[in-house]
Amino acid sequence: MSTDSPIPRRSLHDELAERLRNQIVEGALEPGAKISEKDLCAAFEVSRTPLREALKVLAREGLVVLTPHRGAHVAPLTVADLEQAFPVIGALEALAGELACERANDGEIREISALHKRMETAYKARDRKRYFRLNQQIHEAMARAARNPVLDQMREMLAGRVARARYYANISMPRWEQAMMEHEEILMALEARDGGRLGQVLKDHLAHKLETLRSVIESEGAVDE
Amino acid sequence: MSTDSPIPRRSLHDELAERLRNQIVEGALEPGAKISEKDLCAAFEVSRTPLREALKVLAREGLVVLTPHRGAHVAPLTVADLEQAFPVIGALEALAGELACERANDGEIREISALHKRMETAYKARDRKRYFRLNQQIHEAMARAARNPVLDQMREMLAGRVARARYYANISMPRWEQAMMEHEEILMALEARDGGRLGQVLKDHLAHKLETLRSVIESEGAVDE
DNA sequence: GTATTGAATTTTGCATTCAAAATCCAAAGT
DNA sequence: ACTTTGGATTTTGAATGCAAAATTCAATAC
Repeated sequence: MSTDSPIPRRSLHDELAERLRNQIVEGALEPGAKISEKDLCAAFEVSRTPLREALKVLAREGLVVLTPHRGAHVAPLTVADLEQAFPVIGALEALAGELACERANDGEIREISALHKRMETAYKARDRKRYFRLNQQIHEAMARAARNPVLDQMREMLAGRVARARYYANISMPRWEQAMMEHEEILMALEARDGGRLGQVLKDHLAHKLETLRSVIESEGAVDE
Repeated sequence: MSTDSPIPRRSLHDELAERLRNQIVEGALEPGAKISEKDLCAAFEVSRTPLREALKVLAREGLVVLTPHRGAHVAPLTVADLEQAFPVIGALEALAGELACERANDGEIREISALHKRMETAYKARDRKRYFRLNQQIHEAMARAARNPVLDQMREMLAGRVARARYYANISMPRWEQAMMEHEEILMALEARDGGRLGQVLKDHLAHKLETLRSVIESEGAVDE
């Protein structure tokens, strides 16, 4: 019997968690904002049960803070959070890079190279939004090439927590140029399948990303605390 | 006003999640086992609502698998899971070690050194249980000394997923001896505050742990798949 | 004897209900 | 005017209720 792809069935809480996650990561729900169960239930036209289930898992992901008897808030994004998360993301990305060097097939490397070229174009056009998207896609493609779903899962979780910060940080030109140069290095190390080097470059790249954010935040004070 | 320690108030789902997590990690609930909502509700004397909330967060942690309309099962622990998780844990522990070298105060290092000595005693007495406990405590103390709660959280999550495997793996003497030697190295690197070296040793240590598990599993077939 | 059907039973997903806690707000006191 | 107080209102946490889906199992067909 041809067992076609399993009919996709999702529970409400799962769907809700995904949508809320997106809204939080994309900044539609601001850090610190109160999450009203009543309002959200009305907005999504669901009852409180599945919504609350979704909130529990988002809390576990660190995107939401639950305070007993006082409801849910979008997790504030403090400088301390960023300082803690970035080194961890760096370590995970470095591992992803190392594994990708071992495991990526040539097609995947070509794909990443293509993304890189498109990102360079976006950089030259000063198209921040497009640059950002492609940047993210490159890191994702590399993580995929590492063929380690557990690694992926951890990376995504932290990346989501931190991605919200980018809306505050309009990267400065010199920083941007540096980031672009680092990406050149990343691509070269990957193409040479030099895992050790790629890992180190990625770690540094993430450390620099943190510095970029930190300087923007400190001058603009756009983040809590 | 003396605002004494905040009165601890916990929601049921939180308490339930913790207890279930312990039961799963400690193997009281076996990998793959069906989780009957009815039975658990009866056992904990709670209604289904908080229990289901707890199951959702455990699912996000990877300890439980939820299948729509078919209930919850303790997540099976496959060799593939271990192979994926261990390198990630290795990367996280390596980072923890590096940070600990920078940030640990002398007291913390002495504490770890003391744990190490006790572990050595347990090793010489061939007390596997005690050895394992102290081993875990050492890794935890080091993670604490790294002063990075985000890192901690990730580490704990993965460690929990994988800790269940130890009940299957009765480490062989030569492997055990090697592990003990590696721990000597770990302690030396930490005392010398040589972050780079400690990171590398920890990474290797975790890789060897995986090999140990893999060989046991392959000979005994104690894990699914 | 084995496989198949389908009705009874159980289990699951979600909505609703209810009690307890927190918040709001207007009246009283300083 | 500003703070305090206490009751009305809202919100939260958890139990219960209900419909839909899955499982079980005995009766039937092969």
